[in-house]
Amino acid sequence: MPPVPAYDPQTVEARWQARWAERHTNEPELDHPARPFYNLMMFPYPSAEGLHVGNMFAFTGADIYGRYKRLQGFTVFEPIGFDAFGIHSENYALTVGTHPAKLIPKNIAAFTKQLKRFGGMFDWRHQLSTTDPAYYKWTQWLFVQLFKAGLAVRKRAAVNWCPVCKTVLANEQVINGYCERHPDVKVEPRFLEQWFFAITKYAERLLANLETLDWSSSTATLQRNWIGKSEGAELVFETPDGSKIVVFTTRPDTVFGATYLVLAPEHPLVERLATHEQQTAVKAYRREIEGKDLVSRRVGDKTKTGVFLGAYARNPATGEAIPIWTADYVLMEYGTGAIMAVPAHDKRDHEFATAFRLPIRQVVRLEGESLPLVSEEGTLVNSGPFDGSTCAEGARKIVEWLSDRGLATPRVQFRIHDWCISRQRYWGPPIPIIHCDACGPVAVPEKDLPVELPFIEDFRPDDTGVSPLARHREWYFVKCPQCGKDARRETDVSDTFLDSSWYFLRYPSTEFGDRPFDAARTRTWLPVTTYIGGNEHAVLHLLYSRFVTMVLKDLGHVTFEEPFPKLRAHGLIIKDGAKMSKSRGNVVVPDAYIQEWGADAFRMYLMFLGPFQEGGDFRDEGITGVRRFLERVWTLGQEAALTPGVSAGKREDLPSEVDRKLHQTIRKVTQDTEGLQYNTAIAAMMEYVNELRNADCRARSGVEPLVLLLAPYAPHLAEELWAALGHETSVFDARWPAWDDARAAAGEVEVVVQVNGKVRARLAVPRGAAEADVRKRAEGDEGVRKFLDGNPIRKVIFVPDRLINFVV
RNA sequence: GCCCGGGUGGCGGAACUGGCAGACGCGCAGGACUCAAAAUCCUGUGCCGGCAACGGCAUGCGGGUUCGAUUCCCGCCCCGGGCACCA
Repeated sequence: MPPVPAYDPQTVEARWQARWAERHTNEPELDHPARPFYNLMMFPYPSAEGLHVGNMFAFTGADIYGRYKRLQGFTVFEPIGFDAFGIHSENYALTVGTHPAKLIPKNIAAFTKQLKRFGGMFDWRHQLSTTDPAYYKWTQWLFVQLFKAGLAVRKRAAVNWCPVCKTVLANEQVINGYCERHPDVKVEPRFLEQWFFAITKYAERLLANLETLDWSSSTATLQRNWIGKSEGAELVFETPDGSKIVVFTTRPDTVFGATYLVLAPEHPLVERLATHEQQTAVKAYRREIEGKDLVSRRVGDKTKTGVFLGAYARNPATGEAIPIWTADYVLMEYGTGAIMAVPAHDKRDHEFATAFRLPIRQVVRLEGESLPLVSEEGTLVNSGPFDGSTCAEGARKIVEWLSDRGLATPRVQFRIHDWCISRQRYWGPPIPIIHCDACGPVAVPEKDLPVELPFIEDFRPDDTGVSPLARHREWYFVKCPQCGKDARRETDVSDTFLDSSWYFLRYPSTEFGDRPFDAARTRTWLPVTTYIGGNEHAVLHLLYSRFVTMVLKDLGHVTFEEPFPKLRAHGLIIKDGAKMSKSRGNVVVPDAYIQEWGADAFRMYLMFLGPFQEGGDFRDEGITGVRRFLERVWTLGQEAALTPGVSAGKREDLPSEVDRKLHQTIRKVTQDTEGLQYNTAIAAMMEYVNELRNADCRARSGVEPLVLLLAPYAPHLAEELWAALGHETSVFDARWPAWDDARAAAGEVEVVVQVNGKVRARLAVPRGAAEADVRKRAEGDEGVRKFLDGNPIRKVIFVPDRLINFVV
């Protein structure tokens, strides 16, 4: 036999990447696929640093799944693109002093190279970038559809303003009230007119549909909590001057314990209700709160502050007059901006009442606790006719009782807010609106889309709080498309999350310039078959995409309302026990590893270091194991190809242990790959390789299935061996091997013999052996007899093919 | 504070539905090959005691259920993530 050529991943991988491109291997037939499978992964933001290990981990896991599905006979569409607009790119451009319009194409080119090098099964015909006018034309179109449907509305809202950056910050960029880039600069609130999408109108549906989706439960839970549904009631507290203070509560059962009311400082009734003597104090307090930035009011110091208004309202249950306060622990944007305080059973109310010496009245009794805080178990006390009721039935009865007098209404409240899509920034798609003094905000006519982002050399945001686009005069001043009078363009750009809320709809239709997504293509390919991504997008991206899809369904543009029926979340790669970050200096750059070990080894190492859905710890040494494994597979494959019987196309029967192990391996790898349990699938392949080597087996019928099982994981190596074994076409046009349970079953099994639950012997018995036979042999065993010690056997537990336990 | 995960050898991690804890890999030790080293191959490797056969102890901690618990129940501790004056 001639010597086996050395395994040189660089050569092998370059060869197959070139062939895949030449032969259009990864470009599926999109118009009439027999079994379409849309394999989606979350597209990256093309940073200047290049693709990082986290991206690579996610993409490898998703790519393995796509390749596996293709081997099962599906027509797999696996597209990729770039989420290239947004504040990250813009800030980076500001730091390095290069215009993002120049920076982004460079980054995309670098990313493309890396994505090709790692061996993803991407259909490059359908790549996209959100910064491409041919793409964002339709992002703007989407805005127009929402605007026309009344789902895009303009509201005044507070934003975080950094006086040094001279710009609006996202909430994530504010750290405990300070700018993330200027740790000694306090963020200030500013009030601006902004565009909001009415996602709250869809809250109930977004929540209810979660039950119908096949999603990783962690992701669904995050989203459910974010939507935050609370059921309760609105209760009315009347004041002597006839004002009605409406509060929202989830615990109407505790109304007898409401000893005071609190209004948010911004509540419209605060100033009206405050008595003459208290006006000064109340106004001072409101000014103080207004000066606080949005973030520190929420997450900063939680010491309770507040001011008494001097006024009183009537508790609808007890009829007594209770004092009205204003305090910033009550938020205007949740519920009605007013609460009834039940200090006996709510921690915050209790702190406040203690600080300001307000009365505390217990109305719920719970075994073993003196003052049960927000407890739903327990019974009512000091609650008049409702004493003795459980909290649940008390709540129902009290709401009923009060609603007869018009003082209570059942009510559902959501935590989720409308989606603010305005960004007072440069690097994004301009919001396609024209402001006309006569007509108000008018949508740019669809024929005039896209509203191209003009090139502005100095795109730095300034102190005005107005987007840099306002400085481009020729662009800014336009005629109203409705009445033709002088008008101005909207100068804000839209949120990056709008770009990414519909990209999966665009992929199959990228070649159509005259429509966002082609009806036939969309019918064929959507919804997405499987979406794989990280939980960092569990809420915003996934929620917005679901919302946008629902709206498109309601407007008749698509026929489904959930874009991702099946979603799997992958874990996080950490290094030395900590998240990778530039500041920690533990970022792993994949390129060097791929250069040294090859893409196949790197892919497999990433998948082998831990469970895909949980992530794992990246260690440099670990990769040697998979590389050794690939070397062994290489040698096995090459030797098999050179074996005369194999090269003549002969199929021979395998030794029985090898045959059994083969069928066990096919079963295990199939099931584990299907369940994204790649680490154990790889372990199973390693065991099989050990078996082949121990048995000195190079038979085609033993080696060929291994090449197929390995193909999704190490696609280049598999192609090379497949070709060496005499196949003309791509291994990915072959079929995934099938297993036979009967052949996977061992002829003999080992049964454990226990005495009082401790293992005392092992017996090899025929599969399916009867209890009587096993017992007889076990009792005859010398080691077992020693522990039975002549004692009578009180009980025998027998688990077929597994164990027999004697209780003495 | 609330809601999710998780805690298993020196390390990354396995373990079906309550049935042999530690698969697979790394590392380490010994051996083969080599002038030598690397690579490769073989053997061993949870901890304690013992030359050994073997025995004891072990899945964060404390209880419980069970013939039998990493797995189920109760009460804690620690780590990671999310939400956070949400009434």
